[in-house]
Amino acid sequence: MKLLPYELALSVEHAIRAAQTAGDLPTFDVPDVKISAPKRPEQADYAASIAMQLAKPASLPPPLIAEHIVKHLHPPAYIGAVEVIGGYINFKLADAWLREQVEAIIVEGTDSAIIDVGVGKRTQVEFVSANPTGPLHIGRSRGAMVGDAMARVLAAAGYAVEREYYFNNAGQQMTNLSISLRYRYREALGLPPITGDELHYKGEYLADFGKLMAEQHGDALTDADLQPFKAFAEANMFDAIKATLKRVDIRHDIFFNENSLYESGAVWETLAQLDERGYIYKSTLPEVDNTKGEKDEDGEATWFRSSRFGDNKDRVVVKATGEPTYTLPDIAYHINKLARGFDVCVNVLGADHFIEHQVVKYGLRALDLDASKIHVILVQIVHLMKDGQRVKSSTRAGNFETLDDLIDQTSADAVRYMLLARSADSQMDFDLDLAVKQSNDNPVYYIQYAYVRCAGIFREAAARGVSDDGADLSHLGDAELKFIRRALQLADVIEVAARTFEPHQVAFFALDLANAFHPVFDSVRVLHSEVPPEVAKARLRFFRAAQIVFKRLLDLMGMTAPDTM
RNA sequence: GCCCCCAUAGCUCAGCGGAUAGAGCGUCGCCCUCCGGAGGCGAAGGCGCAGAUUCGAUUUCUGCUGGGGGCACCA
Repeated sequence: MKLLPYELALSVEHAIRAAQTAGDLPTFDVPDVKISAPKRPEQADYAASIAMQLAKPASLPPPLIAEHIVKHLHPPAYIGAVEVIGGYINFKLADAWLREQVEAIIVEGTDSAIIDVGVGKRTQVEFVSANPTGPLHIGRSRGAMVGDAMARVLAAAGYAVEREYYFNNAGQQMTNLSISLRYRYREALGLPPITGDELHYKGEYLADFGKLMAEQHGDALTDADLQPFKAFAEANMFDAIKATLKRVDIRHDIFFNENSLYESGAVWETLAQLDERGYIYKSTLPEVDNTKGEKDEDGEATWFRSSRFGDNKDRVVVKATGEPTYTLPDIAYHINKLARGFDVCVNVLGADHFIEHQVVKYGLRALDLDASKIHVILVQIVHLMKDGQRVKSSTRAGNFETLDDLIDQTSADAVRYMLLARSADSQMDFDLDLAVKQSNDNPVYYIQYAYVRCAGIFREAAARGVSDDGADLSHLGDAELKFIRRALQLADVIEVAARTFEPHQVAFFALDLANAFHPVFDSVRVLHSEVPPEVAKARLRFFRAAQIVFKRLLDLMGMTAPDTM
């Protein structure tokens, strides 16, 4: 598909310069021309409001400027009509060209990238990145859907995309998880907990793991060794997370373990480099601290002078115990990402990680690395509502709704759409009861239904021996062409979604297009007795193109395209 | 106190400086002689407040009000 507005903008800019050369317009710096798509297609398919912007520099009334521009305009071949209305220059797509696009959509199919703005560029999308301490809950799920859709959008824009999952399996949280599992294991055997063991993680899943271990190992693991419990918890938790992700068709290319940054020495190398540039010092308290938080003196820690980059306090990178905080390996990780040569690294994070990501960027800047290549999609928090109350979702307390539960109660497609169809930076209340109740009213079914209806026609057409081979598309009418106009905006939507890192744009476009489709389907009959065979052929061809567009949209959102509902 | 996000229809949300601000759900009318009823047609209903920039502001900026989140030697 082509990015029509860009070509149009260039031709308008060209026309303005030509008008200046010809003396029709005075000389001034030509600004970038913006092409918009008016909401009312009867007005125009595309419009330029540049004449109004130029009223001042040109010292002429906008309609006159518009006329002068049009006089020198050589629009691209797909433009059928150019019209000046008020200060607007309106463009209509040519019907003949639109008919060709029906065939073009079918030829392109659903396999290739839709546009080519990212061809030759590599991107990485890091998302989910949950440590294996529990099942995925709803809060994480939003980032999972956004990240996955972002990856799909970038791929559709022509980028080579790698999906990465960053995790650690070290540290206190995994120890606590292992202890909790040992607790559950002994519980399953009817044994009292080892002195000092507590149930840090209270979720039911660990009780299941404990029972499983009791079945597999009997009482062979009753000595104090924690290692088998850690290994079991990690392996099974990761399997569970991957299985959950698979249900919504999410996969990652690379699972990056924080631990590898220790093994390679990257963590301490990072510290040394920061130190070399004078960004590191040892102290019991930060040198710069503009916050009002409580101050602890836990002995001499190692600090990063993040305040030099505008942070309101310096940050600890190595604790007094000698153990690095999360920040240091995180900086090392991003150095690693940049070293892998991606043109863009997209990082899908929960809003509560905002500060952390800022500090990482300060770290990269301290080392003169290009932090601008890292783009963060900050996904705002999801508040879970149950019985009209906000539920604090906590992995430790075990009182959370898992993504699996949600899928069980609704469907993978419905969950996908619910979490995807809003911009990442708006907070959302997720009313579980309402979600379950309304899952049948989920717009996703309205979108899928457009695809299903096309499939229905082809089934029926095949049964009646009607095919779309050799269709003469001149039989297509205004209703079909109107839909094609709208469908072709998919290219623009992908471009915007990729450029602004906003995959939700696709979700809304899909709904809009379904809205445009159903009335057409209602009025454009194919296999009706009064429809002449050659018209039926052409219309069938049209619906084939429409079906492909819906398939692409559903693919972009990671949703299924069923043949029946 | 500082930082971030948000404020648009009864509800949930779109709206990359432009023409008459859209959709879903809900409400109220109407429509199954058909490939399709998880459908179609129609109605009611809205930009928190005050400034600034601009030919033009729901959109950019500032202040205010209101809501949410974050300010660990946790990850």
